[in-house]
Formats: sequence, structure tokens, C-alpha cells
Amino acid sequence: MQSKYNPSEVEEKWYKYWNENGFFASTPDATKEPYTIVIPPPNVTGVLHMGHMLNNTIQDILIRRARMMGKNACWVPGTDHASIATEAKVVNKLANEGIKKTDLTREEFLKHAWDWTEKHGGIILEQLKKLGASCDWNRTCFTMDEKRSESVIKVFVDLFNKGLIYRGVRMVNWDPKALTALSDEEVIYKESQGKLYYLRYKVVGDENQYAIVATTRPETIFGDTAICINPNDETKAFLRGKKVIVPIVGREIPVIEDEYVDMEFGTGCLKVTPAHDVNDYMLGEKYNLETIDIFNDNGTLNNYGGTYSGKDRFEVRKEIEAELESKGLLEKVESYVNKVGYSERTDVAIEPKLSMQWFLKMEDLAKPALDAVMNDTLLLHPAKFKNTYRHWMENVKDWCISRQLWWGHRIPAYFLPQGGYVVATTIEEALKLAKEKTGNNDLKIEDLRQDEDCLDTWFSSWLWPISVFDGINNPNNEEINYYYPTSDLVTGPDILFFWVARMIISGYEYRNDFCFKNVYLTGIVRDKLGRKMSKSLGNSPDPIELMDKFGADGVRMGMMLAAPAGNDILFDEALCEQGRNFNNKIWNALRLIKSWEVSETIEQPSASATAIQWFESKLNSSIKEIDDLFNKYRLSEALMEVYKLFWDEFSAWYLEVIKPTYGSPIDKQTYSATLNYFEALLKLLHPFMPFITEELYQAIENRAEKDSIMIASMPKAGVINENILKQFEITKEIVASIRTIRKDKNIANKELLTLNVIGKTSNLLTDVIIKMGNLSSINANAEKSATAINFMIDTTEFSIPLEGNIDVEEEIKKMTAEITYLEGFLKSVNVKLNNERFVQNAKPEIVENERKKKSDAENKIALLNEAIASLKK
RNA sequence: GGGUGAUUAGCUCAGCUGGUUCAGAGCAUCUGCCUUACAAGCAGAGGGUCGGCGGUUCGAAUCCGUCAUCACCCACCA
Repeated sequence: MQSKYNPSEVEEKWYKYWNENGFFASTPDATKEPYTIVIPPPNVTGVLHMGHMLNNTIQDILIRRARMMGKNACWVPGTDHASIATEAKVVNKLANEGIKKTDLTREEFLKHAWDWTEKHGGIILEQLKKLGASCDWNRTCFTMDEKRSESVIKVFVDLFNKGLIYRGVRMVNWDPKALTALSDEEVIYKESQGKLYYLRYKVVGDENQYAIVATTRPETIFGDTAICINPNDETKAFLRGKKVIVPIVGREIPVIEDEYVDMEFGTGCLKVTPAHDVNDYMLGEKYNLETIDIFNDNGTLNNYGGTYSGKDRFEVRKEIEAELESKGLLEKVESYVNKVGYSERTDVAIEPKLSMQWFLKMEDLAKPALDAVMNDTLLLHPAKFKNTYRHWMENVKDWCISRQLWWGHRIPAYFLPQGGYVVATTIEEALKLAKEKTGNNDLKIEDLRQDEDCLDTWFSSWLWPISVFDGINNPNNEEINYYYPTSDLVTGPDILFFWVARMIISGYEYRNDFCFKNVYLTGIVRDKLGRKMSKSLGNSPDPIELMDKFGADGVRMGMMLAAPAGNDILFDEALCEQGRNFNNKIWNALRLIKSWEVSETIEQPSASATAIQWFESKLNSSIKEIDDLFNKYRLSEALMEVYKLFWDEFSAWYLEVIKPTYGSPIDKQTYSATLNYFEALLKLLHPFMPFITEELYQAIENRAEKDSIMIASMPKAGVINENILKQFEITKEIVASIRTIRKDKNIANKELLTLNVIGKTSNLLTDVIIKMGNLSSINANAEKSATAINFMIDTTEFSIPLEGNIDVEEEIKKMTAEITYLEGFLKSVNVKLNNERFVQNAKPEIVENERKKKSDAENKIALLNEAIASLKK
């Protein structure tokens, strides 16, 4: 074995081995408890980024651990068609080739889109394999494959028939770049520095009077159909019942009164543009105002814009400012910060727009999903997200599910020649319904026209935990009955509403049950300065390069070291380095063990026997701790526990105690105990670092065919002997003291020392102390000596005789300082004990403890004084 | 404008229902060491009035109030 572990030599080999032996695969098995995770499907044409690395590392840790705990672990992989994102990519690609989407038929465009998907699709899944993801690849799903598409359509029809889906003209969030409506969740509000324009609306019949209206969007004046004042606003009394003239446009519009208007804001006078503002729309409905839509779908002005028609809304804003100014219709302009909605996908400013869309009624659907989280049927980790979730669910609005896109599931609604429509899973079915509805038996398929729109991407992914087991199409199949509800979901809080909440909703609607038991919400991966990772900043490392550099295990550990649930992780390559170093540590530990010659005949040293006994308890207590941390989903702490167990306890103490002197063999008994411990440690580590642990598991001994650590059993916590744990901790302190003395006095490690104990040795692990302290002997009931260095552990005094090496003055000085400290400590304890209220009110064991502190301190002071006296002799 | 959470060592974080697990861990830093598993290492060491101020209590990092800063979520003030 070489002295450095080289991940690139082994990782691919083991992944192949696992996959070929079917260790990732799962099938229903009534004798085993299922443990299921469905992957948050990444965009089909996406590539792996750091967020995926974190997310999938966590899922793999959970699923590997569950598998080793004897559960039937099933991790379902797949990809999402990502309607708007993928369509945008294809449109871009076509544009580069000089092809406009509008020049293509729907069928032609979809052909391009599928080509694109086949070319770039699934790259990300291959990348996940490099990470070690133990997904059941036989189950790979795609949100637009046959079964998933069928499920989506079926659900749409079902919800429509239940009266939960409706179609209507509503104010929606319009994305002028993607040319589609968006749901409220797809709009991100950002603060932006804008201007507040004060416009003059002259009063009809009295050209000298005018109303001043403040607006951030002067270009919308073409759509004004009223101005509105507050009825209680006496300063605006002159406007009541009047009409005013829209600047530039010249159109006359009424002045209406409504308490909605805030008298304090701006001028207390509001222009009403029902087609382009949600609030104005409500006013328009209330007062039956005309609605004038002034924009084309792409955000340019239409014919209502007069001379500005055809120009972009932002261009018009600039130009119209100048025109208003020159015509004396602009009172003033102030700078103003307001919130503007942007499209999550295309990052262009959203235009509120009236349009015909499909909606899903959410209120009733949301109820069981809200209850499930509030009563802890379904747990969010960390739990702080419960509040956020509740707030959203209690105020949930109807979901706009139609998108003016082609890449997606086409809405199964069919329009009839004479108006109206029917909704059905197939066109044949639709025809049947159409005939029933119209009474016209001569209708033909060609007479029906299917809705052009497709469904929101999330309208397919919200079914994911059910649809991957085909539970929509075949609600009673063996798979869905066995694997559903799933166990854990791992995802980011940014899609809590987009996805998680809606999956919970659909779970109750279609399975009448929760869809997963636990939701682990990860943080955002940031760089070490706390900035979000982004292409433009160039601060996002390429995961593949990272894995090449540090090994997949190293990167996995790097991710996990700093990732408590719900916290953002500040990623730093140094963390991967730490992971890589740890790999090397493990590697070398086995290298050491394997280098020993084993003897059947030599006797076991007593120090080794003690160390074995101690480590047994240490291992068990760590396993118990790790189990507990996993139950709380505190994965990074669990990793840290194994890390310290391996590095500090096993390597620095256990191995050093049992290590035979160079060239000497090791006894059989100790050797096999050591291999067992090493194997147990590998198993504990395996979920975190699958590759190196498999490599070493196989290196320990020749394994049977089809054996693998990934299907081995996770060690269970056994008996913990608290007494030996405590004794060993004292041992460590004694050894550390001896080492410190060596260092202070420049005594080589090789030089043997003697340890005198002023008292009994019966409670000490003397054999271990002798070995680790490199001592010739330990003597009990020794006398104090002026030629020795003294130290105290607990209340036991130790001394190391060092002829000629003692600076008596220095020793006295040190001990005097110690006494001063102890006296101060004693004083504070006494203050407590002399306080009657403390003695009366505090719990008895607390008071007892203080008394013990007092007597211990007094003892120590006495011992130190004695020691000083003996030195002075 | 509302809400939620955070503030503990240079950095990232643990500290559950107030009291020796009370001031911790990992990394980083400093000082010695190439000691035949590992310098990607070993052995030691230093480092914090627990954001500020008040309060409750015999006792507060922990409970309450308040202020400050940060983060996230939600909301139709043009």
C-alpha cells in the first residue's frame, strides 16, 4: 500500500461493482420495512452545481444508512422537464441558428425540444453517479415520460370534474420575455430605484384647474380610465363629480371616490389603469370602468399607445417623461424606491396583465396539508419552517396553472365549434363528451380544437412521490402500496411553496395520506464570503473538478462538515481538503494494521487488553450518540462524532496503545479485535464516505463474491462501561501531563521516566499509562521529593523524579500560582454556601456539589502546601 | 408595513426544559518535532465580560423586556 490514498483509482471501480451487483435496486418486500426517498428531480438539461452536491450527498447518506440498518432502501432518481427553463434554452438555441419560434409549428418546435432533451438530458444523472449516489437507476423517471404525462392529464381531468379547476380572465403575472403567465410564486420582488412622476390632469370645463397624480409608471396613462380620490379628502373637493383629461392622450375620464386611496401618499390622488395594475383592476370592477389593455404580449405598446406604439415599455417611460415635460404636464419628478416583480426564470419585470387562464382552487385542498404539518404528522427540519409554511397555507391563493408554452403537458381541454369546451383525458373521450354536451352527434374529432396552453411544471412535479410509483394511473398497485408514504424528502427552502407544500396537498388528495414523513431543508451553498454562488461572480466551483481534486468522499465530507439543516453553508475548498486528509488518515490506519506480523503464540500485553476493553465502550457510546444525532437529522454533528472517534480515540489512543514495538509481532487476540473495530468504524463512516470505506472493507480480507460494505449491517450500540471511560479520560490527562513535562524539560520521548503516585494506584490504568507515557515504572505510595516535578489530576498527586533537572524556585512559583487560583475559587464557592437563600432554595444535589467543590479545593490547597514545604527542605 | 430566525474564540457552529458537560467542538493560529502508519502527520499551547442595556432569580449564554445589526419569508400603498 502506498502512503497516500488515491481516490481516482478506486471510485469508478466500486460504483460499477455496486451497480452491476444490483445493490442499488429495490423491489417491494413485505418482510422488510421500506425506506423511500424520491429525488428532487433536477432540470433534465441541467448540469450539476454545488446545491445539487449538498442535496444529493445528504440523500445518499440517509439512504445508505437506512440500507445498512436493514431497511428496504429505495431512492428514486429522475429529471424534470422544467417547462419554462427548457423552452427558453431551446428558443435561444434556435435563435442562434436564425430560427424564430414563431416560424415553427408546435410539432416542429417540440421536435427540436425533444432533440435537445435527448442530447443534453441525463448528463446530470451521470454526474450524480460520480458523487456515489446510490439511486435505483432502474426506476429513473422523467416528468414528461409516458406514465408521468398520463398521470398529469388524469389529475387535471379529475380536479376539473371535482369543480376545482376553472378557467377565467384574471389579472396574472405576465412574463413579456417568455410570453407566458406565471404563478405568484414565480415572481420575485426586488427593490429598485425608480422615480415618482407627478402628472397634471386638467379638469374638464376649467382648464386652469388640474389634479396632480403621482405614478411610478407614466407610460400607463394610455390605459387610464379614471382617477380616484378619497371621499374624506376635503382638499380634493373641487374634483368631485368632475371629469379630467388624461395628459397627452386627451381622453376624458371620470373622477371616482373610494376609501382605498391613501390621502397621505403622493398627492392623495390615484390614476386608475384597470388593465395594468391589480388594485386598479379591483377598482375597475367595483365602479364598472372601462379596461384598456395598452401592451402587446412582449411588453411593447399597442395601438392605444399612439405615437409610442411598437416601442418597449421602458423606452416609452423615458420618452414620455420628456413629452410631458415639454407640454407642461409634469409637475415634478422625485426619486423613489419601490418593489418591482421580476420573473424568476427570465429576470424581466413582470407586467400585470388581464388574460384568460386556468386556475386551481386551493383553499379546501390546502386544509389537510396544513393540519399535517401543524400536528407533526409530517415533520419539517428545522422546525422553524413550520411558521412560514402555515402562513403560506393559510393565505393560499388560487394557483394559475396554465402557461403559454409548448414544452410541457398540453391542457386537455377541447373547444367546441359552437363555443364552450370539454375536458377529457383523450380526444376520443372529449368527442364523446362534446356530443353529449351539444346533442350534436355529427361532431367530428377535427371539429375539436385543443387548448394551446400547457401546464405549469410544478403541476407535474407536485405528483412526484405518487407518480414515480405509478400511483395515479394504478392507485392500488403493489409498488405504491409498499413504498408510499415515502420517508424523507431533502430539498431547499426556496421551493417550499412551489413544490413541497403542493406535494403534501396532492398526497392528501390522491392517497389520503402524507407523502413523506420528514422534510430536511438544506441551506443555500454560498462562497466563503457568504455570497451566493453565481456564474457571473465566477465563485461557483465545478463539482466535477472538485471531485477530481479531492475525491468524491473528500468533497462529500467537505459539504457535510459545515451544513446543519436549514443553515446556509459557506463553502470553502479547505473543507474538502479536510475531507481528503481524513481519507488519508483512514487509509494509513489500515496500512499500519496490515503491516503487523501476527503471532499465534505470544501473550497479549495487559495494556492491549485494557485498551480493547476501553474502546469497546467508547465505540458503543459513540454509536449511541450517532444514532441520536441521526434521529434529530443533525448529520454534520454525526459526522463530526465519527471523525473524532476515528481520529482521536481510535488512531491517537487505541492504536498507539496496542501498537507493538517496531519489528515485533502482535498477538492474535489483539489483532483480530483491532480488525473488528476497524471494520465497525468503516461501517459507521460508509454513509458519509462510500468509496474509501468499500475499498478498505475489501482490503481487510478477501470477501465473498457479491459482498459489500454497502449491504453490511450497521453496528448497534452495545454495553457501555462508564467506569472504564472515566478511567481512560484520567489516563489521557496523566499522559498529557507527562508529555508536557517532557517538552518543558526537553526530555526526549525515548527516554524512560518513572512516575510516582502519592497515594494508591489501584484506580489507574497503569499498564496503559506506562506504555503511553513511556515509563519504566509507576510507584504507589511514594514520598514527595525535592528532585521531582509534581502535578495533580483530580485530587491525586503525581510526581516525576528528575535528578538535576529541577528548578526548585520555578516549581514553587508555579504551585504558589495554583494555590492563589484555588483560593479565589474557594472563596466564590464559600460565598454561595454562606448564602442561606442558596442553601435553602437550590436543589439538594446542587448544594451537595458545591460542598464537594469546597472540600476538593481545600484538599488540593493542602497538598500543594505540603509539596512546597517539602521542596523548601 | 407585517412576520420568523439569528447574534457565543480569527472562521463555521454546538450548548434541550436556568446550577461541574458552562463557557465547548472542528478548522485556523502559535511552539516543538521528518519519532519506520499518516508532514494530507505527531506532541503541546494560546484565544471569548456568550451583540448593548435593563429586569426576574440565591444563581442567567440559557427566562422576560428593550435597543442595535444581519438574514429569510410574506404583503396591492400608486
